[in-house]
Amino acid sequence: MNISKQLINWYTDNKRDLPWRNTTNPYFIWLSEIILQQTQVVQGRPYYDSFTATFPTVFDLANAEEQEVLKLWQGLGYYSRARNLHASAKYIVKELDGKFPDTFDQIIKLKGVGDYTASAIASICFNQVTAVVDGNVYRALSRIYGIDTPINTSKGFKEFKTLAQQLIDPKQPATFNQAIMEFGARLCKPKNPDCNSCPFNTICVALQKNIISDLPVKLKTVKVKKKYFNFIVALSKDNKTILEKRTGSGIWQNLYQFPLIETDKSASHTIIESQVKNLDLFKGHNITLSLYNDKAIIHKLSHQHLYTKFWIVNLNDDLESGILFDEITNYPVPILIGNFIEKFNF
DNA sequence: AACTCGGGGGC
DNA sequence: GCCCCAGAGTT
Repeated sequence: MNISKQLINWYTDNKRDLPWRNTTNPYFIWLSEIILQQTQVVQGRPYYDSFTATFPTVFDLANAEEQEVLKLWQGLGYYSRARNLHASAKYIVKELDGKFPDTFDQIIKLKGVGDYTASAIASICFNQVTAVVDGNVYRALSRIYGIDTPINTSKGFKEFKTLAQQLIDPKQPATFNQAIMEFGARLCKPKNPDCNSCPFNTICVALQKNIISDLPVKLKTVKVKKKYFNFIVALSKDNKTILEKRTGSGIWQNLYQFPLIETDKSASHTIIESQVKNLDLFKGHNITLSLYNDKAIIHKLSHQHLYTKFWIVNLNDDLESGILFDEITNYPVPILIGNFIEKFNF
């Protein structure tokens, strides 16, 4: 039996019952694929449920405000996915009359959709023979075939894409694609793969050579930068605080945060106090500054470690601008801010 | 080709 | 502490 058939057989016996596996509606499949980019099923699943419930059709998503979409995305990370999702929904409604594109070449034109996602949608929804290459595929194929080409190079991508395209069952591309991914996620795991029950344990090159833990090969990890964030939490007599929208490039684009003072090292009370008093926000107000968390919260992102302190600014009067405490949960915020808001309990 | 973009979980 | 996750966009 060939590898494709064996993968599909394994999948038939071992697949999880997941909500997006009970539909071929391209809108739902698209939602699931965007949500699952760089995201494990257990983390993404509740977001899939809330998005399909809140936006049952592409028209509902297109008609929403971006802030509402970001709020629903809050906590999932990689927020450009949510912004691109929303922009593409508008494009589908306005330019395509609400009809989802039905070929790989048209699907990949959507913002936020690359080779992987276009291949997944084209195969699952439209039966196109387009092989997916994701982290699971890299891992499974690199081990079974003993391929040590680095996966995060264009050469590596082409090599694995070509191999996957050769393996895919042209009669059931959707099942094959989901089978190889499920196989990578559940059996051929990064750590402690279940080789004992693997259907390929007699042919797996990596297993025979005892180099399972060396594959797949990935080139150099990026080094992590430290940043020092000081968030200024204003508290006014009329129960208001200040949130600002993050603009420009960088992390958390279009999400909200307390006014931020970034320093090049851990800042003292004196330093922050002098900078806070210079903020236009507090001109003409008497303020009292106090530190909320003496020990910095270390918020770890893939490429940054954020050493974070929250500073409380008590005002002895009202704020003309600012938002009411009761409205604070309407705003999409990074989980770092969200955790503070929850704990502070405005 | 290298860098940027989140947050959670396994070990 | 390091690596990975149903990757894509920008430089």
